[in-house]
Amino acid sequence: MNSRTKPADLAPLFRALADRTRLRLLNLIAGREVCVCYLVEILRQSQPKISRHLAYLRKAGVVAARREGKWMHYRMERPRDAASALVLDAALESFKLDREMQSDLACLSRACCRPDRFVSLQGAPAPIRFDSTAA
Amino acid sequence: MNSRTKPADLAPLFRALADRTRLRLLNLIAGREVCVCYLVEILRQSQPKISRHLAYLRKAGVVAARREGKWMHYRMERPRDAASALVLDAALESFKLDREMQSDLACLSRACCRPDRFVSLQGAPAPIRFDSTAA
DNA sequence: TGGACATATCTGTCAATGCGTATATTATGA
DNA sequence: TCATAATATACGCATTGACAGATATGTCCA
Repeated sequence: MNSRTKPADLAPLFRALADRTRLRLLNLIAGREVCVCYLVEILRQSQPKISRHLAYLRKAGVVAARREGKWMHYRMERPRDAASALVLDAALESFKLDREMQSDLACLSRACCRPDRFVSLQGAPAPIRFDSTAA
Repeated sequence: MNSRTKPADLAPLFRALADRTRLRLLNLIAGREVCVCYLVEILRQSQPKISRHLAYLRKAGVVAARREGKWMHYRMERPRDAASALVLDAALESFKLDREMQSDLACLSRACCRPDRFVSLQGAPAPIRFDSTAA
């Protein structure tokens, strides 16, 4: 562990990750910046519910948001301390073997290629990849 | 990640780790098998509270218990899937920089050397180290 | 300025969790 | 079998978190 990082109580981070919906959101915004409307569309859950979980993740410092006109873009926020980063990495790693997580990503991929097929995504800004992660 | 392991939803594990008392218990039984009475003594919290948190960790598959007469010994249980193991490792790693966690370990160490100083530990079986971890 | 749209927050309800107290369980030993 | 010790569980209460539904906020555009 990087000795330059300040020690952190991991309990709050674990609380933030202790919900399946929040993990699915993290999976979707790992490696790219995604508009809320995409998250609502992919997870097929109510907009207030998605928004509340995003707010929870934001308060926990795991994600950050950027406004662009009417749209809000969410991206992952790398924790400042090494232990939290390791935990997050382990979570992301586990998603690769998780059928639902991969299905969510595939769905996001389809939505990006053919946004015209999703009524709710007309005119919405497409997710922006940060790296080579499939999206 | 080891491809032989079955994928697991990490949310239940995160819920198990989302409590400071449970993290402190994990810290104390990492690397050795500890009797409940020591945990009650070190954390200075009520016996039912400690027992309840241990039961929570047991149900989450993070610790296992062994009875020896009147005493119950708890030890860590390595998760079968790689992602959970990584998360747990990250948590244990973070404890090394955590003042309270180190203080708890030092306290356990003192209790082991001089159990006679702790009324509640008279006759109690001492923790058993699994490896070179200080105890 | 007044919609319309995207997103956030509030409200009330319900389930889960944490805690202290009391009690049950399991094992030991007389 | 009874008393005692170590630990676990049950109960009642307070807090937190999840949810749906309603409403507020912020932005764009006419």
